[in-house]
Amino acid sequence: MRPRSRAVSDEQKAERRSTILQTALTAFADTAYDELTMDRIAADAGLAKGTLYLYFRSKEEVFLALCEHELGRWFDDLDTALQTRRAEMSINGLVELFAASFAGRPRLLRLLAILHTGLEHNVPYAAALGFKTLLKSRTEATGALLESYLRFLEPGRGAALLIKIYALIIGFEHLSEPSGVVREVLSQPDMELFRVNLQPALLDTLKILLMGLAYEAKYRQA
Amino acid sequence: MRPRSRAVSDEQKAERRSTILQTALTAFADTAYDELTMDRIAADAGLAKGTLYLYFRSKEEVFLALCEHELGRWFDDLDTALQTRRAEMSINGLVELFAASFAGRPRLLRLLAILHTGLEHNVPYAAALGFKTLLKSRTEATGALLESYLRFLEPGRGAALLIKIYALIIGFEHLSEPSGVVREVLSQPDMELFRVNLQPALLDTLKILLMGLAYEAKYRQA
Amino acid sequence: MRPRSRAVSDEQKAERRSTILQTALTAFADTAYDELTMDRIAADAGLAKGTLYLYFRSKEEVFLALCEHELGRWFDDLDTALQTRRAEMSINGLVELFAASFAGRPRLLRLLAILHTGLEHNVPYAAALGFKTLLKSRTEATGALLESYLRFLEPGRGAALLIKIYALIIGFEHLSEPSGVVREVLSQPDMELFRVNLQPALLDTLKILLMGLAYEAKYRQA
Amino acid sequence: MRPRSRAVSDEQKAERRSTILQTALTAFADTAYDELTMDRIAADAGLAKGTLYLYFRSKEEVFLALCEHELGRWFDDLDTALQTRRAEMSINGLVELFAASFAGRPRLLRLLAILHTGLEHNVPYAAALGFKTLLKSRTEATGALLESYLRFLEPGRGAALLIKIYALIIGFEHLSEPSGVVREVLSQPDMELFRVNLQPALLDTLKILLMGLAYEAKYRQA
DNA sequence: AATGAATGAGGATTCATTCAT
DNA sequence: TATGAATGAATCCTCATTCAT
Repeated sequence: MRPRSRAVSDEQKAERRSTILQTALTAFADTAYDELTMDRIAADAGLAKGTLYLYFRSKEEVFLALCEHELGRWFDDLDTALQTRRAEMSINGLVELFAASFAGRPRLLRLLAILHTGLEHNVPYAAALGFKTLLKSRTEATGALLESYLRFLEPGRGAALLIKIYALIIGFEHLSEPSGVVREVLSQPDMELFRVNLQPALLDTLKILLMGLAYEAKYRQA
Repeated sequence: MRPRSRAVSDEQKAERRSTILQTALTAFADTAYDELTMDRIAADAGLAKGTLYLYFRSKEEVFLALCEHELGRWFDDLDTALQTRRAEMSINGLVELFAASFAGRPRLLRLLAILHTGLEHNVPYAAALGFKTLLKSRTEATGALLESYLRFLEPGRGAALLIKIYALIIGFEHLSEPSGVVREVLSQPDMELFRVNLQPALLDTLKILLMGLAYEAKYRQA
Repeated sequence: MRPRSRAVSDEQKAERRSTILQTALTAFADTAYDELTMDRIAADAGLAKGTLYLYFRSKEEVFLALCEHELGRWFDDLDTALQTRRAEMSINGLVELFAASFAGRPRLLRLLAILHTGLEHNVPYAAALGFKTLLKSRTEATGALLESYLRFLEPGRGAALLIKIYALIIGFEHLSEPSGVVREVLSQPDMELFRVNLQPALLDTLKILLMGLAYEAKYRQA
Repeated sequence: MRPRSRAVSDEQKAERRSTILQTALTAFADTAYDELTMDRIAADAGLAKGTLYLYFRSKEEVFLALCEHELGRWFDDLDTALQTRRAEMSINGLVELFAASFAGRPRLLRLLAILHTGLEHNVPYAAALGFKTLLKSRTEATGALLESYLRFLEPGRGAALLIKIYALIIGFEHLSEPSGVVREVLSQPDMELFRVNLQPALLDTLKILLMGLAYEAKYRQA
């Protein structure tokens, strides 16, 4: 292969990095993380495998960066949607807002589900620190926004709520993506109990959680 | 290696199977699933590798059986504890009851966290069906028990509650077990937000969930 | 499994041995030698695996005995057919006679094709000696018969002719049983050259061989 | 292991591929196909095992390529020898020509003997197709050459003759390479019948075959 | 004699990562 | 910077055979 034009300026380099991430995201749509090879990503991106390692130090770092990026977009959407609101929100309103933020982001939800078992291994300290630092600041910022719209949410509990939502995403994502034989088993009529539909399950539980928080607040006051 | 005494009777065979599971469980305590080899389990159990395959058809089947077994014991405890109660339970009472049931079962929680990504692959249909069938019947039975102690839980919602709890277990298990560098990162003072302690996090969220359900029931009546 | 009735008398033992061979032969009809396990044979025969080893010392010995048996029946047929003839035979007559002897014996031909690579390994000296001794006496006897019907076959050349026929069987058997992808490749229209039909190919070549021998004899006389 | 110098140009890569094949051929001289491991070939070639898989997709593909290569050289020799001739050839002349072509190629003959049972498995369709296509074109070309030198060979029968020769090679190769105990058995004085010497047996039968074809042609004319 | 539980050797293959060019 | 050839660790599973019961 003829070497691709060189990315010299920082801007060009950022663009190339971005290309790699976009390629990985696209490939991830139809291939599980474990089945997705660096070879495939390089080929899809029209780059040599070695080039990937100029921009990322490991496969995990690629997907961690991808996760970071997609999380960033998710927070952007969420923050924008929240800031559009004028006054206090109802629980239902918030749930709908979350519903909208999840829609069209199946790959983000899948990335979160493997984040702790797959992506946070084999990355340098700096990368992990960067990721967590960013995640923290955005979680806190959005958490604070939530607090301002939900009266029952005491100061500092917005971020904690988001952590709970992470857990729910991971959990329901696992439950909703059975693989191989299990899919077959679950297709039996009497296995309806285990047929989990990600979005409804997630949103239903989120709503209950919010109601619980509201109740708790009221209860505490009394 | 000198052949171990033969398991001839059904009882002896059940015992040997049990030995293998116990060995796997013990080894799993200090080694991640991926790092745990069939070689290791065989050696620990004082058996030849081939013998393992006489009792289980694959590594996954070993751990699926283990999961099944541990889940069974968990349900046993839970059912016993519930049946001991006379009358209606408070939310706090139930949370404590769950707390007691989780205590001393860190490996079950870890097994559940990898159940869907690791264990349900490479297993024959029959094994998967058996597992799910058992899990279903116990989930429904314990779900029904829950319904009888929690006034706000409508008929049929007990099992659904347990599904939510599975999701919470999986999610918080992932959040609470950072690995390698991430552990280091999270040990920084300002990373407190992400330092998740499994039991408290799980129980706290469970309590909120239960309150939400209670609130929802009251709300619906009104 | 309840132990099968014991074979005590020599006759009973011979019968059991025969059962095993018949079972192996039947199983061999639809399964390649390598894919055929001792487990399968034992199960099909309604015996325990260990019992097989009371009658044969190895898998190879089972199939060597099977080959011996089937060869015996083939020689029986051949000899009978030859002895029925009164006078000298034509080449075509002999070819037809061979054709009849091969018909209904696809498994014998397949056994011969793996005899040297598979069956003659891992057998005790005595078994190999017995097999070869029997094969020799029958080859020589039938060879002699052939000599008496084919004028052009000089004394001692009948057995040599049979050896050539063994070689042809092995060779064409290999050519006629492509496996997997190759079968696909050969199904292409332009690959007709390699589509070998065992019986016709074998008999055609045999006829030419006999003509060559006849020609050689005539030529030598002149 | 220190990485071997890199094969960058196509020429260098072809050379490395060639090195691997040569190494395999050399190792094959003293080790049976089944006993020959990829580990051994890699070590002998001074390469990492993974490197082998850069050039061939499986062990079978290595040996199929080897077979293709050796067959190519054999056809080259045969064609050259044939084209050197001016006029019609005698049967004896042709047999000698074949004798010369086989001499020094014991490994090709052994490869042919395992081609159908061993090498044509586990190979991608394209590889099998390529092999068969090449073999077909060379078989037809050399077949046509044979037709031009052997008056009695009707058009189109040259390739068919070569197919018969393949069968003979496979068959006699098997007969001539007894293994283990059988070799011992055959070393007994009275087992002379089964002591097959590859070259003489092959050439003798080939000669008879050619005479048969000649006879058949003459017979048909009359 | 019959059983069947236990043994354990044995090898191809993938793919993230490196580094010479 | 870009390339892509080279590396090599790492592990599951089968199945003929044995031998205690």
